[in-house]
Amino acid sequence: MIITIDHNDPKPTYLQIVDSIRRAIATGALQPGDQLPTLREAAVQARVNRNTVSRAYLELEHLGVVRARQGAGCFVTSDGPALERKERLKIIQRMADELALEAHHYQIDIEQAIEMMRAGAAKLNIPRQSQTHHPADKEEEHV
Amino acid sequence: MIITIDHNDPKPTYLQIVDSIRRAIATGALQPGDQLPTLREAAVQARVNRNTVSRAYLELEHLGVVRARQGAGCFVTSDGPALERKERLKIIQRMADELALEAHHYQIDIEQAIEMMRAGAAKLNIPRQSQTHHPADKEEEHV
DNA sequence: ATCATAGTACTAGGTATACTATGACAATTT
DNA sequence: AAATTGTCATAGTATACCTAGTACTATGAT
Repeated sequence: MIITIDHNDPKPTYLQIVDSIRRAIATGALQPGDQLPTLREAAVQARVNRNTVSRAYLELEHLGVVRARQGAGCFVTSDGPALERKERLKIIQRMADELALEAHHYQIDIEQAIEMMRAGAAKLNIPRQSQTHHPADKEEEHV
Repeated sequence: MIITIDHNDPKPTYLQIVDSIRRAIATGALQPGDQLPTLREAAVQARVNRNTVSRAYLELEHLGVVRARQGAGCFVTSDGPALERKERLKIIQRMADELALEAHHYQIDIEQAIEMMRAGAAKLNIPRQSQTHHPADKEEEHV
């Protein structure tokens, strides 16, 4: 169950799928070379349209974290992001600024916000507790 | 020139206006009791439609940082946010998680991202001298 | 009381995004 | 060859954003 959708979250469905996959990669649940769920599989599992998953995978491909091969499937790539470090830093700085502003506005101490960020990072760094491979995947037949 | 719009920024115009005002308040350029630019003034100055400014001011009112009085104008309120601390923490945690994930993905060290956040906070607290006293707060002596 | 100024309310139209729903197609695997 | 994969195209619905304009109501100074 890699992909989870929260219909209350205002964030677009396809971006939630993107985040799901990226989290799975960050935590090691998905490793370089692994195949993602197929479009149709994922669509059924997440109860969304094929195209929505397709949109998400396309986004992931643009991010450079997966590679889709027609007829074969969609696979996690090994190499990192393609952007210049300077560009990446700019993106992070922007997010950091916004977080600082928001924290200030909500009267949350900056150090506390930093602690929360450390916690957020810690959630990602439980790399691959085990390679639990479930053979019981074939619960659906095609319609 | 309190309000600045970046037409290249994908963020909605009205939210950019909201951020502009909130930054002005955070830095002290706008103080409690101060009047905001009128709808028509701001619309001309920012070269947007009145309704867009109105939308922004409405948002700010919902946030509780300004109070609009018909016929008189829109004024900065003194009191802080209306949300429960627990709710505010949840929002910040969500943003912190996302920032952590993004930093991880872009291979930016978490400590460096934290430094950027401190920098973001510093930008808010620099350009002002005291005179601002909030009622009922305690831990507010960060230099 | 009047009048200019402030915000408010409403309708309408254009553009863009998000998502669903199909159907057809192309490349790969078996 | 057949099945499975991603890809593409089109159409339709819904929603958000922004502009434009018109009319209204409350405020405060004269």
